[in-house]
Amino acid sequence: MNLKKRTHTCGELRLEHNGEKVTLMGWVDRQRDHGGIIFIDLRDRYGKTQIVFNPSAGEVYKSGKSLRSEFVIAVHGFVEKRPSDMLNENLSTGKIEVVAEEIEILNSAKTPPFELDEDVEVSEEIRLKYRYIDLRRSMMQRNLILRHRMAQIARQFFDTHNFVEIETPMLMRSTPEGARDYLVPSRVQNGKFYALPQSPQTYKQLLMVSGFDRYFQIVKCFRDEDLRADRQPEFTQIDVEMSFINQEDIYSLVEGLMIEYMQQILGINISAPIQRLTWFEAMEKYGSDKPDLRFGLEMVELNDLVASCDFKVFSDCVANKGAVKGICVPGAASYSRKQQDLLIDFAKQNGAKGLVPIKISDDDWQSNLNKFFSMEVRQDVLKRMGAKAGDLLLIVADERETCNNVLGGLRLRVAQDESMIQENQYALLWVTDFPLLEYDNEEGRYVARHHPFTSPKDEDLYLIDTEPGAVRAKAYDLVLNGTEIAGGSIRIYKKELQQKMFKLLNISDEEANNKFGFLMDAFEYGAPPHGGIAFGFDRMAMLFAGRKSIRDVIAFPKTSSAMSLMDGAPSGVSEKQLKELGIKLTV
RNA sequence: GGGACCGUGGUGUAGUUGGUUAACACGCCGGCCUGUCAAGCCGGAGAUCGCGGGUUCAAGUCCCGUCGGUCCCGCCA
Repeated sequence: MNLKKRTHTCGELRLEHNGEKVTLMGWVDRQRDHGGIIFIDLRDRYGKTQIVFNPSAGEVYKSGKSLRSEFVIAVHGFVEKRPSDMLNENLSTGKIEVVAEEIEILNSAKTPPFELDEDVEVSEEIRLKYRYIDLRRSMMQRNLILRHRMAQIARQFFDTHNFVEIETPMLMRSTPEGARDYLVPSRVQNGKFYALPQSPQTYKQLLMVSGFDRYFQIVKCFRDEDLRADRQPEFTQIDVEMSFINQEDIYSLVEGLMIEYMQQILGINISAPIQRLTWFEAMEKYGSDKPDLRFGLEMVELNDLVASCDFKVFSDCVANKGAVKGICVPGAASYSRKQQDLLIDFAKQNGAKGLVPIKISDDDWQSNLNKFFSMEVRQDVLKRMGAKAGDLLLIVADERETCNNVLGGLRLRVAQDESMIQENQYALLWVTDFPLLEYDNEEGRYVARHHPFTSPKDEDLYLIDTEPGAVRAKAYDLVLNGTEIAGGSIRIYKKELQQKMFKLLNISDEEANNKFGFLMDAFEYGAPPHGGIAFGFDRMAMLFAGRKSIRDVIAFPKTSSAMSLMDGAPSGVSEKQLKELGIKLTV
């Protein structure tokens, strides 16, 4: 039989098509053989349509009987209104069915290694090995289509705002600083290597020098670092750069895009401006540079109240310039000894010397520590922490940084334990004024917290020689539900400052010249002030899709040991290939 | 580099203090069945328990190593 042309998709037919002759093509999703009548759910990416095979239909009935899961077939037949008590409300095509008159089996299929049912759980290992089958499942189809829509929304948004999408090289030079590069050996230049871009950072700055004052790109980036649920060796950014702007211009542009996303993807109306916290505030209040604001549990400092109390752990800590801070967990005074011990262990594992839990009864602490604190102090603490009867205070006294980190971790943990995070709740915020530098103990030098092209804040410039660690940067992150989804900065655009920055990072003139000479040169030919931001596209898609791993929004991801279980990458290569590249293996 | 959890028919799991035929659900195959839509009923096949070693009279179970998966710390400008 001649293959007829597909006339409709499996998600398309409605009552209005009643009586029409149609040809559908797709995969056999399920077969219900009643001995007499046979039903087939035919599936494609648009939906499912029920196909009916009547025993009276002769040849086609026999064919229908021989169908198995995942066979690819073409069905020719007519659309028929279903009997009124046989409708399927769960199916968009559930008011009709297609009565088969002819079918062609386009391809048979082995029984798939796992069921495609949404509610049948399959290990990720098996899913990844047979990813092409896994991608047939509705969850993955939904996620990839969502991702596609997000890409289209971004393209339209940036195009509307006069941005130009420009592709930058995938083969670039390896640069110091930042993540480990993926290297690509050169055959033509034996012994030399390209690097895959960690981000198109330098290229987009050069495009600013070229006068493309609004650039964006949806682009793959590569970082050879260890993986996480939200980190893959290759991932996608929406990369953005603008000239003649300041932070505020970036904020309002990004807020415009986020409003589009929230509306079009989630159906939620948000309004600008998005809440802001400085990095310092975020660390002090939430113990994180990417705080999850879907719940409270804010950290409260108690230094002044406990400075002169009799509890040495607290008073000594204050005397030694540490921090005594706590969070108040509503209703958690009912925690058992064991539950409290688990929290104490958690705090210790995160580097704290200890954790003091204090239960609150009607009007006072319910703690054997009461004797160390005056009634007045106990009442002041209650008041400051907003504690009431039945609450549990978790107090940490330690070096300020440790204290913040530990309480920040506890905050997240308690929120999970207590189910304080509602699904379908979205909390966006800007974290601004990051420190410019960070001291790296291993390397014994300052390293750029964002990247070496980030501009210091003007008002902190005077500190750059005397107290570089205190200099704040014109750098900002966008945080959604405790996940960093974008980060950027206003860049340095003057050669002198850039040189100074390299010097601070202990990068010699020679190395700076060698590795970044092209950028420094460019700055001498009329570089405009500029800045930008890059979105973690996979992470955003993950959050919007309600998933816990970016693997669920990536068609062909790697495992946590950076392998592709489907095609077996990475793999060995032939001697011939190595020889051409001038490479000798030592492993 | 470090830590935690996991690996048992095709898939997901159970398997007690080590003990004789490794259980269940789904799927698969066959039979019955003309209105199901996660169809139903009956029957059947299918597992050297990731791999290697050790302890033991005896190992899916305990120990060591290894491979693979997941999560976390370090790392990720």
